[in-house]
Amino acid sequence: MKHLPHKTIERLSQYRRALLICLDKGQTHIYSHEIARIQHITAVQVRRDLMLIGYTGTLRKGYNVKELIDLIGEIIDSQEGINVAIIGMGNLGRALINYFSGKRSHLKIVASFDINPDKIGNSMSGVPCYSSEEMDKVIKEKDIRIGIMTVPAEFASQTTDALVKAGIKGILNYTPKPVTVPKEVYLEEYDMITSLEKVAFYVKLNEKEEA
Amino acid sequence: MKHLPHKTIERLSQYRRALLICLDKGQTHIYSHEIARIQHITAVQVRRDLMLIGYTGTLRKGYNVKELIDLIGEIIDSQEGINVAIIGMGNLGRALINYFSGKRSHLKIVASFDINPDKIGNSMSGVPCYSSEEMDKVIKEKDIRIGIMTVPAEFASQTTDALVKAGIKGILNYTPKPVTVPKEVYLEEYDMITSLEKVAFYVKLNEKEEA
DNA sequence: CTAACAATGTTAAATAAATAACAAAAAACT
DNA sequence: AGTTTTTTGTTATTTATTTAACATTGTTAG
Ligand SMILES: NC(=O)c1ccc[n+]([C@@H]2O[C@H](COP(=O)([O-])OP(=O)(O)OC[C@H]3O[C@@H](n4cnc5c(N)ncnc54)[C@H](O)[C@@H]3O)[C@@H](O)[C@H]2O)c1
Ligand SMILES: NC(=O)c1ccc[n+]([C@@H]2O[C@H](COP(=O)([O-])OP(=O)(O)OC[C@H]3O[C@@H](n4cnc5c(N)ncnc54)[C@H](O)[C@@H]3O)[C@@H](O)[C@H]2O)c1
Repeated sequence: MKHLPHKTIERLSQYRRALLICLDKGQTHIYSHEIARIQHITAVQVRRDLMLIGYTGTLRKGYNVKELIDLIGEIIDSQEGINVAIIGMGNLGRALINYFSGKRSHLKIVASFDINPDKIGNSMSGVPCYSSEEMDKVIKEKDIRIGIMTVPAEFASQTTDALVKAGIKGILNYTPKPVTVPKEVYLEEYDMITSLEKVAFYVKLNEKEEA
Repeated sequence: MKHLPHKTIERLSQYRRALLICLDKGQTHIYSHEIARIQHITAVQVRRDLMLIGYTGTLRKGYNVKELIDLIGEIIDSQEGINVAIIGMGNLGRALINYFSGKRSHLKIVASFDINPDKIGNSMSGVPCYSSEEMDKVIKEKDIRIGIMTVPAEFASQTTDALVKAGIKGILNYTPKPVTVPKEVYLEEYDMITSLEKVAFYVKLNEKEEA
């Protein structure tokens, strides 16, 4: 398989999420236009994405839900699963752990880290909280390859450095402070304010156009 | 000014965030390559974005931080400011309110909604929590134009419908359930699992390439 | 004073992504 | 049996976005 577009990767993850719901409902097959409607995109886009990953459906029956879920899994997940840690057990860290805990996934949150003694030693949704000082050791011992950063912004850089030093392979940065990583580490950053301001811009634009 | 690309809007928001930090540090001017380094992009991209919004810097001195912040504000914000509400005061809703409260912004979170009687009537970071039943009334009274949805996924659709009915103009959906809105309402959806699975995919890809 | 430099601003080219167009084939209808 | 319909799969086209090329112009150094 050749290079998959970034956008296709994101959509595959979303398709799978929708497909899992269909599977739960007992649906065995699904048409491209049904997937498309759920995701607010076109059926052509769905078929093109599936073509790119080499999955072929049945004419007039659509795609086999179970098979497609498994294939997306083969592409996105690694067989053995990937271990994940959350750094910073504040409001956001707790929200994420809580959200993730219900999900069946090859990605497992296996540890969290904090500097607050009140949090260290406790567990939340089965995820133990360690002291940040143990980060290097725990990351190596538990073979943690992805870190989700939810520390205060002023600690973002030093936490990043510590994660990189411990051998982490990917970082998902939720602090509003952009950080820098060596090129062998994959970095994804997200900030709510960007999303919210984008919504505000288009709301304003819509209002103008109506006027 | 003609149509700004979606990606440019996102970057403008990010530039401003970085510029506000520079302003606090007392920095009066900044070069395109400095902005670029902070955001992990190229200086050309920065200059191109600024060209699109018609801002012109000073040769060899760079861009005036204050002026640029103000100009981005004129483009992204509306003069009067836009009122925002959060629906669902759980872990995530609290994290977002808390995060947002410190920020100076033309976007103001002025209300939150919940169905849990324990939460209704309380305030958090100065944001009062109302009963969901009052949503229609409060949204109209307070001229709330954007809603951030952090309710459990199973309530996503009905909450969306209620927001639309109340006349909301934009929705930021943090539930993992994709929702549908009429075309005059701007919708942005975000799910952490998509980001995390994307990170996982590229981590796996990097590992393969190294091997 | 002039040449080299370091920055911006703009146009052009390349790349990435989405959309459209259409071919193929199984199923359903007549 | 043949025709229409419906849905997939693929190639071609268009649109969006990024990157590159280069022209411009104050500033500094010789
Ligand atoms: N991306 C978004 O949409 C978004 C939304 C909300 C908050 N945030 C950001 O996420 C971060 C966390 O937000 P929050 O509301 O959870 O804050 P919080 O203050 O509730 O939590 C921060 C936690 O990090 C811990 N901590 C501090 N320094 C640490 C260190 N060096 N190592 C490990 N842990 C450390 C603290 O003890 C605390 O438990 C902030 O940077 C905030 O700006 C981002
Ligand atoms: N996008 C992401 O990255 C992300 C991360 C974490 C959680 N989530 C999602 O965000 C949502 C909230 O997560 P959480 O951890 O805060 O959950 P939570 O259970 O802590 O909070 C949900 C809140 O919504 C309230 N609520 C329930 N029904 C309501 C209704 N009809 N109207 C108004 N309020 C209502 C509940 O009383 C509760 O306070 C969930 O859908 C979760 O899956 C998304």
